[in-house]
Amino acid sequence: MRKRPELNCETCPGRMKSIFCGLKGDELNQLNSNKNVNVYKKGQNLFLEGNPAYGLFCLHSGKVKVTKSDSQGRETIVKLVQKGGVIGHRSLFSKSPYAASATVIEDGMICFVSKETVNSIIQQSPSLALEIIDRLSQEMGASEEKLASMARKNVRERFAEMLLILKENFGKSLEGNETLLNIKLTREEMGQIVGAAPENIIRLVTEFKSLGLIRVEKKDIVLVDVPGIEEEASLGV
Amino acid sequence: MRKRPELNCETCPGRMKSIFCGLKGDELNQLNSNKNVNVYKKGQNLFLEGNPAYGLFCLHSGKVKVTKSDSQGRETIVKLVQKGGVIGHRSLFSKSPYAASATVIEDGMICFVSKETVNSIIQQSPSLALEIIDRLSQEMGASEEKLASMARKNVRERFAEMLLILKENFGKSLEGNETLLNIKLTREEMGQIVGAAPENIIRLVTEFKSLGLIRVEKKDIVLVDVPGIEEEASLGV
DNA sequence: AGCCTGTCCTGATATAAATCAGAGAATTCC
DNA sequence: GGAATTCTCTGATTTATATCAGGACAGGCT
Repeated sequence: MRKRPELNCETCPGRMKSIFCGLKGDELNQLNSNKNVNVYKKGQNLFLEGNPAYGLFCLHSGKVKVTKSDSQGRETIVKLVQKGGVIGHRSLFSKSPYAASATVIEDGMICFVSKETVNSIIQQSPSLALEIIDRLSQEMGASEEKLASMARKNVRERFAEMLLILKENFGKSLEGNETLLNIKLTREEMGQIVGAAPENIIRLVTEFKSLGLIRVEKKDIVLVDVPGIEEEASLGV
Repeated sequence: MRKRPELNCETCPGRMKSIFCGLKGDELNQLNSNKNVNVYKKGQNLFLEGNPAYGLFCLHSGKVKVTKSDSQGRETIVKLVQKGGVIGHRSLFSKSPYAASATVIEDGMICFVSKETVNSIIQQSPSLALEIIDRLSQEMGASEEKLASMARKNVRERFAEMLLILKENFGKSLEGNETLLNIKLTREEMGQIVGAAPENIIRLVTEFKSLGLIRVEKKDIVLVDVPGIEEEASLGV
């Protein structure tokens, strides 16, 4: 039998970037002693669309995609989450069932915190409430931004924009102004992010390569000419 | 000179549906005495994209569209707000400049509440913070829902979906299971909601009419066959 | 009244993107 | 280590949607 993994919120590498960054003392202890750690493998689900929300998930490590699928089975990736990220808070706070599914795309340790624990900590820590409002507002802004892009940009522009957003969240600087996108996605998944068929994404990858905008190493994408990509995304002037 | 309009939050028809629904006593008085009422005419702006956020706007009456426009001048309507709705809270809470513009599309009285007043009330009323979290979470859910629709549905489905969302928010039941959409939008504005060219919307309106799904009376759209529209939107099974 | 201006509508054409079909790589699995 | 599966890529074709161009109608204004 596998040993139960041990993690301490106090030393969690992601916590300072999460909604729990402001916690200390008692509240932090309460979080720490009530969380539940689990090891997840690629392909496993944290929850499925329609499930009731009993709590939220905090990523200590690994990566997770959050997807919605419609009646025809068409899937869309709504967001990607990595260490320090929290999943399921939206449904928890709006007291509604999960409106999307969460699937692990890279192995990692993920903590579960029950609704009761979260509520109890919020009661004691008004600063947490404000922190949550702040985060939700930012997420809301990002979501509206994406919505607008979807509405008026074409696939090519959206693809370029996706590269830049992935850079913000998963970018790792290399030498020579290059940036490695530290997340492995299939062409199909990229298509589910920008709303396009995988064949289309493949052609765009090929084209961006030949334009010298990106490089592909094995499964990884490296951004070579960021200003050029920004131009493709029709940002700035 | 026009007489300054007077409004009382306590009797405001929209308040009970707004984020301020839980306020009473002192907090409500504070809101009431610190708000600023203004009459707005169609076409006026509450604020523009990029402006710093000094407070939030509450609609006593009238309707407002919130739009984003990109570097090429392409506009997108991010949301529509009516009485009881609040605008600008997102930017306020995330301490960032407005990411969109707000324009009046139907005359009304709109109150402005300064950042200081909002923060002061939140301090005294933890329930307001929780209410805000709840609302933001719901808005977030709606936004992700729209995002997913944009990503995988075609214009026809999105148009049908828009009709249903307008029904939720602006629908007025008529006799015989018909629903009047109590909001006047040009075909171009509808296009900016679903992400399509106005010509396309015109054709869809014509087609939906001839399919007996909707009726058009002057500038108003009346939903005749809601289940049929739901089918067009590819909802349910 | 008549003239604008803005909105609505129609048809023709161009183009972006989806879809279909199949062949080679690369992984995963046993 | 080979089989099976999943992923990547390419080309041909179809379809949805944008774009272009022009006309009809309505409401506001002088």
